[in-house]
Amino acid sequence: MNFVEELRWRGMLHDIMPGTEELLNKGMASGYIGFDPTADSLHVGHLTQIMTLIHFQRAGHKPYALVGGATGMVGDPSGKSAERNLLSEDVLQHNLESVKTQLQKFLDFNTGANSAQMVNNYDWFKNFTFLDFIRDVGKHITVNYMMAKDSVKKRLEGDTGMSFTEFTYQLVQGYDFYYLWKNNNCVLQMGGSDQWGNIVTGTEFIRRKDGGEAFALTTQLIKKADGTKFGKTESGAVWLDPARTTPYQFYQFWLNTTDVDAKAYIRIFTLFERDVIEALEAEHEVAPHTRTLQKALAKDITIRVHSEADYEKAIKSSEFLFGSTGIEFLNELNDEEVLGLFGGVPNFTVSKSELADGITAADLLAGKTAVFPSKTEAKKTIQGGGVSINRNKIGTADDVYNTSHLINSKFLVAQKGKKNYFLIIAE
RNA sequence: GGGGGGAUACCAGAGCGGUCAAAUGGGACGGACUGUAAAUCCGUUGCUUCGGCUACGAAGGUUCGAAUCCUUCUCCCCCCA
Repeated sequence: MNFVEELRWRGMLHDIMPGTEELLNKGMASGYIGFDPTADSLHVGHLTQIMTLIHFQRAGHKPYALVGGATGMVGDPSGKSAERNLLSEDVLQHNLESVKTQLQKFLDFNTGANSAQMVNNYDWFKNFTFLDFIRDVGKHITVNYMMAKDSVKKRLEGDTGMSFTEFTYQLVQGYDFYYLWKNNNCVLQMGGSDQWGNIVTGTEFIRRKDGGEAFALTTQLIKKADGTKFGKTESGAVWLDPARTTPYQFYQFWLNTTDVDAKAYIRIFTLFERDVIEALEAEHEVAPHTRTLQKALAKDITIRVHSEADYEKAIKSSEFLFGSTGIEFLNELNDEEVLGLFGGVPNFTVSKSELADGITAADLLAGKTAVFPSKTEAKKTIQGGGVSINRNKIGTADDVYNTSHLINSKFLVAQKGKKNYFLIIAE
C-alpha cells in the first residue's frame, strides 16, 4: 500500500513537500503527528489526524503520536484570531493522560519494527532552559521568517495582537521535529493543513542547524459542504470520550451527515477499500432515503471509537426513537430495559411525590429538569409546537403533568424538536 | 510622550435624550415539506411568580427620563514621536 496514494484517493491530502512520496516508497520511514492536550478528550476533529497515522502504519511505516505536554503550555496561534488563556499545569497533566489513553486505542503498539510509539514533548523540554533555547534554537530562525507565517501574519494584521509566547510556538514545535528527527530518525511530520507553517519551520530548522533533510505532509481541513465547521452539534463538540458524548449521540452525529458530506467522510473516516466504498455509493444513489452511506459510516466509526456492543445499543435506541415503534412498546419492557434503551439520551430525575401533585410543562422542563435553560425558552418552544412528552405535542406551557402520565409508573419521554430526546425518571 | 477613533445582545453592526429589551444581517433553535438528507418557506432568539426585573465596557453624575449628555477608570485600534 502506498501511503500518499492512499491519502490522495481518499481526498485527504492537502499539501506535500517534494520528495516525500519518493522517500516513503523506498521503505519503512518514521513520521509523527502532534496532539496538544487542550481538553481531556479528543473530538471528531482529531479523527482525521488519527486516521492519517493509521494509514501511515498500515502502509508499513512507523507512526509516532506526540502529545504536547510542552506545546500545550504555550498555545498554538494557528487558526486562532485571539490570544488564548493558558491552562494550569494540573489541568494540562490530566488532559495529557486522557488524550494518551484515547490515542492508544487506534494504533498498534506491538507489531514489530513499525510499532506505534507515544512520545511527550515535555520530556525534552522540561530541562531545556530559556537561555539554551534562544541560543540553540532561536538563533537559527530569523524573526523575519517567523513573521511571514500565516498564523503570525494574520494576528499582526488583525486587531487583537499576539503575545511573545504564542509567537514562539512555531519554534517549540519546530524543535520537536528536530528532536524526533535527531533521536528517533523521524523524517516526516504530518498534520492538518493549518499546521503547514509550523511543520515547515521544523524542516527548515533541521536544515539550518544540522543540514538535515526532513519532510512535511498535511491533510485537508474537514469542512461541511455548506462551509460550516465540522464536528459541532447543538450541544457543542462531538467528543470521543463516551462520558462527554454518549455512543448513541456519537452514532447519531454520523448518521445525520448530509449526502454530500457522507461521500467525503466515508473515504476519510473509514478504512473501507475503494471498491467497497464505490459499491456503497452506488447503492446510496439508487435509494438515497435508506441512507446507506450514513449508516455504514456511523457504524464503522462508532465501532472503532467505542465498541461493537456500544454500536448495537446505539442502533437499538435509534430504531426505537426514530422508528415506527409506538411509545407503548415501553410498557413491555422492565425498568432496566428502558434505561438501557435510553442509555445514551440525557436523563433527569424528578421527585415522584412532587409529580403526584402535578407539575406544569414549563416547570417540568425548565425547573425540575434542564431540558430547557429557562422557562421562557420552554414556553416559546412549546408555543412553536416543538416539544412533546411521550410523543404527544404539548399544547401549552401550562399543561399539567402528573403520575398518571408516567410510563411503567416511572418514566416520561420528552422531546425537544424531532431529534432531541430526554428521559425523565420519577422516583 | 502627543493626537484621533472605539467598546452595544452568540457574532457583525445600527441607534446618539423619551415611542429601545434595542433596527438589520449572519448564526443558532423550533415548525412545515422530506429520507433523522439538501433546498425552500414560516416562527423564535434577556429573565420572570407576567406585576415587573436586569441589561448597551466599569463606577459615579446631570435630568422627570440616559445605550444616547458630563466626569473618572479599564481595555482595544489608528496616526505622529
